[in-house]
Amino acid sequence: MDYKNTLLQHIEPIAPLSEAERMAVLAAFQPKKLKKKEMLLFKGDISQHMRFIAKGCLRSYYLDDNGQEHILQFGIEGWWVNDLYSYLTQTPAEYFLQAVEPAIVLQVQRSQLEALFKRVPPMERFFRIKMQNAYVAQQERTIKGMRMTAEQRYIEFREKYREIEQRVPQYMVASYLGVTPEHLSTIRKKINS
Amino acid sequence: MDYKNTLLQHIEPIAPLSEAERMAVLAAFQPKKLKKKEMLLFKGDISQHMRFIAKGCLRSYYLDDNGQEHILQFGIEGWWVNDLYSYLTQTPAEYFLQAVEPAIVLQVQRSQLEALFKRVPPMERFFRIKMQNAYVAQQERTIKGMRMTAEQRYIEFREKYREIEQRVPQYMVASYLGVTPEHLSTIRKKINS
DNA sequence: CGCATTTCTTAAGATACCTTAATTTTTTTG
DNA sequence: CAAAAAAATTAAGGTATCTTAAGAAATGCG
Repeated sequence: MDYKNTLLQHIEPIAPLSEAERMAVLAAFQPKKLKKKEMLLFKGDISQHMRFIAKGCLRSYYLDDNGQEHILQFGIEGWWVNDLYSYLTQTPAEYFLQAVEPAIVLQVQRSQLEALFKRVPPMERFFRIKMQNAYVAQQERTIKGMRMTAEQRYIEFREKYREIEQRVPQYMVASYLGVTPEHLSTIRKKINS
Repeated sequence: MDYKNTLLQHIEPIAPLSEAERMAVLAAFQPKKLKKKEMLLFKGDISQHMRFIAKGCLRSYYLDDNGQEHILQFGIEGWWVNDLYSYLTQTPAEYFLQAVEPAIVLQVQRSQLEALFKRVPPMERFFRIKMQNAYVAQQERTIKGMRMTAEQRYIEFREKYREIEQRVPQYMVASYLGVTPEHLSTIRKKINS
C-alpha cells in the first residue's frame, strides 16, 4: 500500500484532492510488479494504460532498421511512462517499455481514467500540466540534441538526472544521448582528468 | 473574409461544427496582417493568443548565447504558431515569432478561447488532437536529429515539407536542420549530381 | 566461490560536420 | 535599371564522432 502514497505525493502538489477524491484515484490504479528486463509494452501493442512508476526504473526505446536500440526516455519513482501516441490514438505502439530495475508500476485503464477525469476534475488538470511539461521538455531536447556536443549533453544529463545515471548502465546513457558507448567512455575519461 | 474559410477548412475535418458553432468560432478570431520580417512575438513577451496562419509563412526561433538564431519551426497556411509554453503557463516567451513572408494570422485571445471551449466542445477536441500530434512530431524530431546524418535529415525534410523548402531561404532550412548553411550547400551539391 | 556474461575501456583509422574566408549569385530597393 | 544587400557556393584545414577490434573490469548466477 506504500506505493500508493507515492502516487498521491506526486499528484497533490500539482492538484490537491479531497479525501473522497483520493479514494477514487487510488481505486482506479492497479499495481503491477516487474522483474528486471521484463517488458511492459511491445512495439505493435496498443497501449491500454497510463502508467506511474511507484518503484524502480524503466526505459522506453525503439529499434531502428538495423535492429539497434535507441532510448527515448528513462523513468524512475514518480515518473509516468508510456507510448503516449499509442495510448491517445489507440494505434500500435512504436516503442518498447521495459524495466531496467525490478519495478512496481501503478496502471490505470484508459476508460477508467476518462471516467476519473469526470469524477475528479483535478486529475484532468494534473495530466494537462504533465502533458505541457512533456511537450516543452521534448522541444528543448530536440534543440539541444542538434546544437550541443556530446560532451555538453552528457554534462547536462549528469546534472539533471544524477540519480538516473547511477541506476542505469552507461551504454544506455550513451543510447539516450545519441552517441556510441565508446565515445561516451572517452568523454568520461576526458572529464575526469 | 476568405481567410476565415481557411480556418474552418482546417478545423472541420477533425471536429465538425454546426452553423451556430461556426459563427461562434469565427467571431472569436481576429485577423492580423504582417509584413515580411515583421515580429509577432518577442522573447520575454507573454503569449496572449493562439495563432492560426491563414496566409503566408512564419517561423519560430531562439537566440543562443552567441546571438545565433536557431529555428524551431516553420508554419504556412493551416498551421498554428506560438510559444506554446508561454501561452499555456503565462510566462515570458523563450522564442521569437516572425513572418518570413507577408502573412495573415488569425488570433484568438486566451480567455476567449477558454470560453469557446465551453461553448463549442468540438474545439477542445480539435486542440487536444493538435497538441498530441505536436508532441509526437517533436518526439520524432528529437530522435531523428540525434541519429540521422544531416544528409538524411535534409532528404526527409524535402519530402515532408517540399512546399516550405521552396518558400524559405536555404540558410533557414539549414538552421532548422541544425547544420551550417555551408554544409547544407555541399549536401545539395552532392545530391544533385 | 568461480565461470559466463555483460559492460566498459582503449586506440587507430575513417567520416561527418564545422570554421573561416573568399567569391559568385540572387534579391531587394532607391 | 543599377547599386547595395542578402543569400548561396566553394574549398581548405580542423574537430567531433563513428567504426572496428581487442582486452579489461564488473556483474550475475549456478
